Amino acid sequence: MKILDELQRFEPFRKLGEDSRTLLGQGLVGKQCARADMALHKGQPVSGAYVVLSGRLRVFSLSPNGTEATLYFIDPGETCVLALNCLFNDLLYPAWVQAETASQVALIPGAVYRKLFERETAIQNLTVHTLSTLVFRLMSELELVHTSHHKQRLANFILIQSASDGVLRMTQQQLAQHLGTTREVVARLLRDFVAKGLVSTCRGAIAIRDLFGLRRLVSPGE
Amino acid sequence: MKILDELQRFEPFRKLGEDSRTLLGQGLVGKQCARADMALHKGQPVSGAYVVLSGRLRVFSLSPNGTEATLYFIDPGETCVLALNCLFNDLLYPAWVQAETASQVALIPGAVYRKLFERETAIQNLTVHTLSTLVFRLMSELELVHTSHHKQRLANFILIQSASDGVLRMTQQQLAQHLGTTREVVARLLRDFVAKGLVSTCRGAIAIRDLFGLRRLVSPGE
DNA sequence: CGCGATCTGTAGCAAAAGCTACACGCTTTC
DNA sequence: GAAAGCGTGTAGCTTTTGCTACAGATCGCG
Repeated sequence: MKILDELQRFEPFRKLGEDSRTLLGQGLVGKQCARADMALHKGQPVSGAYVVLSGRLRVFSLSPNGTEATLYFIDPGETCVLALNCLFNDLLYPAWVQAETASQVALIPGAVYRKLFERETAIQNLTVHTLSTLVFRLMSELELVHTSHHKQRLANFILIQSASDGVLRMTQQQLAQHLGTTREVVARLLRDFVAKGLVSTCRGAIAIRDLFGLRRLVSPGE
Repeated sequence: MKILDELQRFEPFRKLGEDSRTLLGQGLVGKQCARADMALHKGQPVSGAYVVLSGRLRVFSLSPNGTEATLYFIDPGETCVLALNCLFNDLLYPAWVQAETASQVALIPGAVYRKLFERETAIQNLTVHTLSTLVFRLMSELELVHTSHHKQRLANFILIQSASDGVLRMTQQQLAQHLGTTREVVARLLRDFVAKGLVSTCRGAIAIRDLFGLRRLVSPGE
């Protein structure tokens, strides 16, 4: 029951009808993921819809030689749409999912979710909205990947992912994984950035020194 | 009215209720695209849902230096989901769309589509299914892009896009555009393929000579 | 304090990809 | 049948990226 309460902190699950709520309450399963736990493996059949309650999941692909690359993140209140996708089309999960930080996840069994989708406008909207958002993120990522060099992608990543104090707390190894490249490349690029006074680096973190300089790197035209 | 008939060749639009049909009939607009016509520009506000009746649309991104890269194709009976996406979230269109061959497209105005979505289960399913499919395609593409070299991507593209007779009728320039690279790179790779007896080339076309050899290139493990 | 583990900084070499330039052949067009 | 346009084949050079290797810095822990 506690998990149902957690889930109802989020908008779409508050508007459900009484019987839908009961249905949801019966099937719902909670799942705790420690940092770096693998939540879903590639090729695994998907058993339901995943809603992140707290923490953060990372969806990534893995190439034969071992390089990872982040496709996108799932933050609290968001649903793992890839799972949704597989759910509606009976596909195997096409990527890997790992907990970035310790996370709590609610698992709605496939059959239950499908029923909810048929009945509840809120769930239909949630589904469409989640899918749309993912499409948009994937498009942007795909565009970034082939219109820009690692230099630009790195600058962009630092700008987008850094905390509000302008500091990105992440090791170079992790950075490399997100960008789908190697630590050496990241170190090389960061050396340039430091030389130009754009950022400063220390163990486990990167601090932005020249915000606008970085932005110019990302979009040279403006 | 003729366009409505065309549209109803496709499953989801046959199951509509009487009033939905009327609503659809009133707003529907037909659009002819000649080969190489630009159907949608990047940044353009989206005025409705696009359903391809005949021909083929190509969705691609364009980088500052002029290189194109195909994101995915839209074949007859399919809907341009990106447009859907923008429609539901009030976004500007994030890519370019061009007619690969002469195409006929039905344009369902945004307001009409939203109403249909609220009422008709068939349209809800269509929407979710279309979005799901796109997500899947984008994921695959994204995975391909950063797990494989141009050599593998080219081999893959030839395998997937060639006609049933094993011939891909496309210039090297076009190939390069789809892969997001330059003609010279494509020519260089094809030279290797020809040397290994995998394909043969002639003006405007590439013929597969060794199907399994090509497949081994794409997925070396199997 | 010492030790192992982790993270960063650098260097050098090899492979991949991009860019420029040009020769040649086939089509279309005037 | 000459000229222009398009498509292919090739070469050489530069930049970017990937891989291997190693040195030094920092951290946590017993």
